Amino acid sequence: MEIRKIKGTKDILPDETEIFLAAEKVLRETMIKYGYREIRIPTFEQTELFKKGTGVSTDIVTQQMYSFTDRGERNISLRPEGTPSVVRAYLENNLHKKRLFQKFFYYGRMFRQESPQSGRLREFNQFGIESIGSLSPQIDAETIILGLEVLRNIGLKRIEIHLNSIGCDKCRPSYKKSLKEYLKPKLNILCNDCKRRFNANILRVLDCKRETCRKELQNSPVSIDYLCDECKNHFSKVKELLQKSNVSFTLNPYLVRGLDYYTKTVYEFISPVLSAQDAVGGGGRYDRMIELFGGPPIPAIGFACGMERILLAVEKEGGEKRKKEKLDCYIATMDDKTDEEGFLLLNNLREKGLSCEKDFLNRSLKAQMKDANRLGADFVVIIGPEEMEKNEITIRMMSDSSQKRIEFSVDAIVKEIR
RNA sequence: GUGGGCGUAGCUCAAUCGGUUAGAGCACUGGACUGUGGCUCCAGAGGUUGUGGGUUCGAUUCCCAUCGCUCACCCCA
Repeated sequence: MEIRKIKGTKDILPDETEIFLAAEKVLRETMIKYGYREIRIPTFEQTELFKKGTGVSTDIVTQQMYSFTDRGERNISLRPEGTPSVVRAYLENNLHKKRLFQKFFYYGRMFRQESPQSGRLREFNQFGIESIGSLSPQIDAETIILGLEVLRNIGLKRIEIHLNSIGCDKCRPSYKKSLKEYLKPKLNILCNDCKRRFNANILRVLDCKRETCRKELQNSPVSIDYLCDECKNHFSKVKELLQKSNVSFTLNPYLVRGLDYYTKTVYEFISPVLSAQDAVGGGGRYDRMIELFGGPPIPAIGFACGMERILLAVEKEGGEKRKKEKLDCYIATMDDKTDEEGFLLLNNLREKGLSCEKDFLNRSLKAQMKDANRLGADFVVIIGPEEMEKNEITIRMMSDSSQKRIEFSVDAIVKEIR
């Protein structure tokens, strides 16, 4: 086999597909329960959308997008995340003129050209929500509570919530300024990456994982001390609502998300059982994006979760194995003539709604029985020459090995199985 | 892009200091049971040891290159 899958992509084989399907069903049900409605957005968009939405200073846009020029000389990118598309669709379809407040969720594949490692692929599945139109701290709390419930419903037991507020356009500049002043004299102690971040996006220095850098950050100014009154009140209300809703969280002043558009509340859902890539989901407010896209000043908040990471964490927690699909009936045959009868019966039983299978390799009866067992068949219908002569079949109940001869008719067989 | 680890049967893994025919479990096929699954026993099939080169009397083992996978940094879901 010389053609192999592309690095960072994954074949999801039937056993695993069933796990995905189960999780997808659960997450849709949960979203709908909270009043979110599914939106399906294109897999690729104009590159410009992500430059503007996700942000030109992010790693995603500068180095991770699958971008190409199509035959019409248009610059196109496979979506690296969902939020800019949802906002685009929201404005392009004039949804903001229909209702003041709307809630969406999406589910689908995202693409980012990064080095793959545990919990990180180049093509991966994300689901996310976007709650557009309300500045209420209740919505911040709702999204966090919803995220927590979705993750739990999918089967995650241990989830930690990290919470922070990074302020708004009014208060963040003064915070950045004092952080800069604090770090400037320490610049030569910091790692090379942090030196780069110091100029590119100083907030990112905060979540450097190097011991030496962390040490220097111990007494650094934190964003919550610099919040303006509006942001401060908003954040305390969010915290209060979560506490009153019995949602425990950790305040993490070093939580700075890598996307440009966040304002006020930011958070991450973290699984303690995962290794380096331990955030199964993350999100926050992006109150300026809709205006940035040419719409009215409408606030919004949302999060995104990575399916593969969640399922990895569920597995590591020792989550329950899904039980395999049952087969109602397996048809075993003996020679050419009975085999053809078997094929016709197969179709007739399926028409009656039964899941049904037979052998297509002319295998021995013994092999067919083994196959039936492997497939988890409840019943085996055996058609042999002896049965054919009397216009009968043998029906065997696999659970207790009992079997009997009955009339060879679809109705009689269906009656036995039901 | 940088660094570490690993490539042996379908899968999970052995193989002593470099030693002659590369093994085991599971899975698979057949038989014991000639028209009957699971349990047991017996037998069988299955390998370019990732690929190419080098060292050596001899390489799965050592060296080089290359491809692939994986983990970590960066960043994110």
